[in-house]
Amino acid sequence: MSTAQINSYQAVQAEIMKRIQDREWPPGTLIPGETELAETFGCARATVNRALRELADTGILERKRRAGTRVALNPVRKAVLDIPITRHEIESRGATYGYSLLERQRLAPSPAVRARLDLPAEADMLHVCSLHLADQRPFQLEDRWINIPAAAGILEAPLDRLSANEWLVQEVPYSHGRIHFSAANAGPREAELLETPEGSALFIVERTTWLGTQPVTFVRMSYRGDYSLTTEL
Amino acid sequence: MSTAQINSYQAVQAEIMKRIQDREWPPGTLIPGETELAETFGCARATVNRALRELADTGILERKRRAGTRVALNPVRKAVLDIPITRHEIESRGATYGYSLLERQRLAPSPAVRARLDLPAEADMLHVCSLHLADQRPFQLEDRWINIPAAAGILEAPLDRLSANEWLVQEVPYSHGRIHFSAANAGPREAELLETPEGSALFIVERTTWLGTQPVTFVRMSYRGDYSLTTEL
DNA sequence: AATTTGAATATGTCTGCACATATTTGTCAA
DNA sequence: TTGACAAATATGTGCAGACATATTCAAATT
Repeated sequence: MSTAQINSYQAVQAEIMKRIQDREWPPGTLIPGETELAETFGCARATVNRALRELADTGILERKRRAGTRVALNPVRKAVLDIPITRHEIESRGATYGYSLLERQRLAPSPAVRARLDLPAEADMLHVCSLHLADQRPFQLEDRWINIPAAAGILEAPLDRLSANEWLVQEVPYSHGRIHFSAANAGPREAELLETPEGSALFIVERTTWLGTQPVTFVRMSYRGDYSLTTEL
Repeated sequence: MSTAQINSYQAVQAEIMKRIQDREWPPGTLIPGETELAETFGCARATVNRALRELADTGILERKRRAGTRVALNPVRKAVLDIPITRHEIESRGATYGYSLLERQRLAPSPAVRARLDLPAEADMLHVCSLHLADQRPFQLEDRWINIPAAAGILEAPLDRLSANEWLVQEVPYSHGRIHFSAANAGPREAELLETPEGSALFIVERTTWLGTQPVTFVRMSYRGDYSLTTEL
């Protein structure tokens, strides 16, 4: 059986996936080398390389130099999660966005925040709490700490009109960050603000970002229990 | 100022990131074309292309043919989430893995499951409930529905020893899937099994997978409230 | 003024080649 | 048997050149 001319990396990917799904190459199989595949598909090795590299990125294949490429035995599939600005998330659901600033205070970090950001007790920070609304209903409660020296201009930002989320994204770059997803029971304050019964389950997203070694911001975003984050894989 | 010879795509990425972080290229900036960058960096266009393409994949840049490449104004950053097998997740935390099968029953799908998988009421499914333990303590409650025609051999699988999770990953390929993350309050049964108070917040992951148009499985995984999912960006 | 058409252009991708690098495997010596 | 070292090899990456394709912009037409 000879394979028809396959000359795009997507076509190569599709063919590889087909062979895996048909169990022609079951998990653990060592598949032919790039050179050989390029020959059988009638395309350049670079094309095969890109196809295989991307499949390896998603966790479907495992590649090692000299050892070759094999179908992942215990695939650690990688899902790509979009992290949009809250306003965009709300608008993309077809709802009208609302925002209200609840608190804005310059103060020293709480111990929990200090530990997360690895900052001294006397750090100069801005604590901002705000509520994001979708169609006038509470959608997300945002509790944010901003490292003032790392976010020049934040003290002048019009946080009563624009969420810190949006201001930071446009004004303060970051090099890397970490996100934690978890669940928690609503406390009295959260319950009231999110208009949900006290004790009801909230979906929690905590994000910390740095610019180099300098922490920029830590934010805890609480969503009502009916929220759900979705991704494809 | 002339840039030193930059001749690896990672070096190009680093240089681009540096210029963005230094606000030399603030959000919204239209950056030079690939040809020009290749010239200034003293490398091939293909190298610049790969660097820019990957940065666009993570949401830092936005590219459009003919229009050029610009620094994302409202970056929808993309975080890559690892989806490991539960056993591996537990073991990678340094805990010993335990597993117990709670229920295994061949029956027609519940309405909720039927709606999710778009299956007829008389579909032939296997319902499996099991508990994953970390160091003898409940870690995850797995409630799974398997579409028997799509998972040949599942009826013979030794689900008392091996979790359906692991068996499926090795035996039944899938082409795509969807994951939902949310939070929910523990019901009486969940609370008892997870050894957590009734009503406490649980972290919920629901995953559906297909092979082509045929649904393969739907799982609802409940984690105790102290669980947290982490990703870097 | 509005619409269609067409040229210009930046990215998208493929090719064929070369060399780099990690890792395995085999060989030889202690 | 064990350990050190060298060759073999599959992937990783770079380069120059070419053509494909989407999109913009401007000119020509209605």
